[in-house]
Amino acid sequence: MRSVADVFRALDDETRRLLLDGLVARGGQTLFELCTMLVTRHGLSSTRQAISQHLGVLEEAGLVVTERRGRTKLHWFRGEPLAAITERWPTDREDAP
Amino acid sequence: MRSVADVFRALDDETRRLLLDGLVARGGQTLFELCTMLVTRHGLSSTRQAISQHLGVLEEAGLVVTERRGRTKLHWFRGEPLAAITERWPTDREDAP
DNA sequence: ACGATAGGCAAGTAGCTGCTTGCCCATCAA
DNA sequence: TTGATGGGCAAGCAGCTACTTGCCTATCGT
Repeated sequence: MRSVADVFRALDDETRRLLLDGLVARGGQTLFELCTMLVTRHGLSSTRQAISQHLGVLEEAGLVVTERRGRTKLHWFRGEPLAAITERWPTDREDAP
Repeated sequence: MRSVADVFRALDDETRRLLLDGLVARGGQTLFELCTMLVTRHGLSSTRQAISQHLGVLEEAGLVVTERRGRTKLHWFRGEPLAAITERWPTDREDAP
């Protein structure tokens, strides 16, 4: 549905945030590449299916776009939905006394 | 603790997002003022304790600062923790083909 | 054709989350 | 002082979420 709530929910998970970091660093990675990245760089040992579900959440939120190429699936970061956050509230506001 | 995860978790709730909206529109509101705002403007009928817990989550994340004044407690929005989000990922990125 | 690789689907489970409920304390007005 | 107002604390419950497990489909190399 790619609503606003989906974006916030997708960001509320450290594994998903690390996946976004990895895709920003290098786009077009496959599921297995992202899995090994999480293991080697961040020490978390999750199942392939867990990561696949995380990527599904990110894709539903519009933060990740994919493309099937043969038997692999490539993933790219997409930052446009983040604008809904950055434009909603000011980042510097201090009315408090 | 005011960690990064707390900020993302605080934002992953529509009621809390509406509370931030209300505090951006007018700072220094009390708990009851925020409760009536949620009811009249957005139609959600939550308990006072529910809203209090939401404000507690926002305060732990550093997105809301408070000050006790007599028997009332005033709340202000604080956008500085949002910088951790806006600076982490680019908002316009399109490597995908 | 055969096996191996890359990924998907669905059900089940443990833990967290939002909400309610009930009771409590502090402050202000009469 | 008494009552009313504004808010806090803690336990309990229902629903969601992340994760695992098991099985399945499709593509590539040989």
